[in-house]
Amino acid sequence: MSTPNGGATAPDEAATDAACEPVDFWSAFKRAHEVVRARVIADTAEAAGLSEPDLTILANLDKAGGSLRQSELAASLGWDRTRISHQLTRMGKRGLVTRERAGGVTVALTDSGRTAITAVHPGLDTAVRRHLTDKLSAQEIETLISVFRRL
Amino acid sequence: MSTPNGGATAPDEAATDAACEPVDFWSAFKRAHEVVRARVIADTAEAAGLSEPDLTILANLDKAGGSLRQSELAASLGWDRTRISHQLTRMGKRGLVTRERAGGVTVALTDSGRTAITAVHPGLDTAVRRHLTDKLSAQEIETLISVFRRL
DNA sequence: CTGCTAGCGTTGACATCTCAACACTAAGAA
DNA sequence: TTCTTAGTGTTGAGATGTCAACGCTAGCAG
Repeated sequence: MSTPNGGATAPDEAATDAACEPVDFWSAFKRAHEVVRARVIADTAEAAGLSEPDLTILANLDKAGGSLRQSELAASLGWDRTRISHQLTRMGKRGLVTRERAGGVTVALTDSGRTAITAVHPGLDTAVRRHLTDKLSAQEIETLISVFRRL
Repeated sequence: MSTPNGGATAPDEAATDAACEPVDFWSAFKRAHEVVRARVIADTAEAAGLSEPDLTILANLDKAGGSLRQSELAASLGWDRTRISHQLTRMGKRGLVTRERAGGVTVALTDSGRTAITAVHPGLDTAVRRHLTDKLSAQEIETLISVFRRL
């Protein structure tokens, strides 16, 4: 073997092999993210007839009390101006949000939008627990938080 | 105004606070994935005039010796038939791959495609190290591998 | 008033991803 | 042979994301 794995004979089969190649570790990271994402979305947004970006925006508006400047919304999500504009246009056509000019542009939940996010919100927490945190030990969560913060 | 923020005004300071809410933990996961992804792609695919899906497909073909059945390629990536078909059509138009009917469809690297992936491959490993594994301790990597496998 | 600059948002073009519907091939049953 | 079924690919439409270019508004200098 070109990569020494320490003295152990072979206590942990494939795990160490996968760890040797950074690229494989990265692939595992991507895979894990994708799997959790698909399951959470299936249990929340899709179940309510919303897409993932719909849910993201509605949740942020709700957390902010129901309305935000478009630029603040974009900043809080780390989204591009163009991206938020297109997404809000689509959501406006479906009656989830309204936009009004007031210096900048203020985005607000409609009744329909508020109803949708209120219905989904508790399920979101449940879904994340079921598909992610319930499968991890407290110590693993601590480790991951530390890692995520560093990246 | 209508939303009580507890005592502190800072949104994300205390690790323990973020850990308490599964949804925040999930947000941190998504953010970490996105940050690493953007940096790795910027250092590899974009630097070579390729997109992320281009790179993914070229790397898999290269690892398999230069050609694969379209269905095997899709299976090894966990991609949809439709997705691989559209992507290969676009890549074919740019001269990166060819497709030939032989029972199923066999996808092969062109000279141009092989040149591209050969040029990028070493940089990919370096980029993943720089933006991910170099920032983690050996023990953290062990923990993450264990977690990723479980999900 | 005119012109400049900067911030903010929109638009159009294109790439990507997903879904539903269709086409082709191979294998087996009638 | 003919029909059926399963496996495999393609196509078109719609949703999403990114880039470049443009338009609008506000503030500020001339």
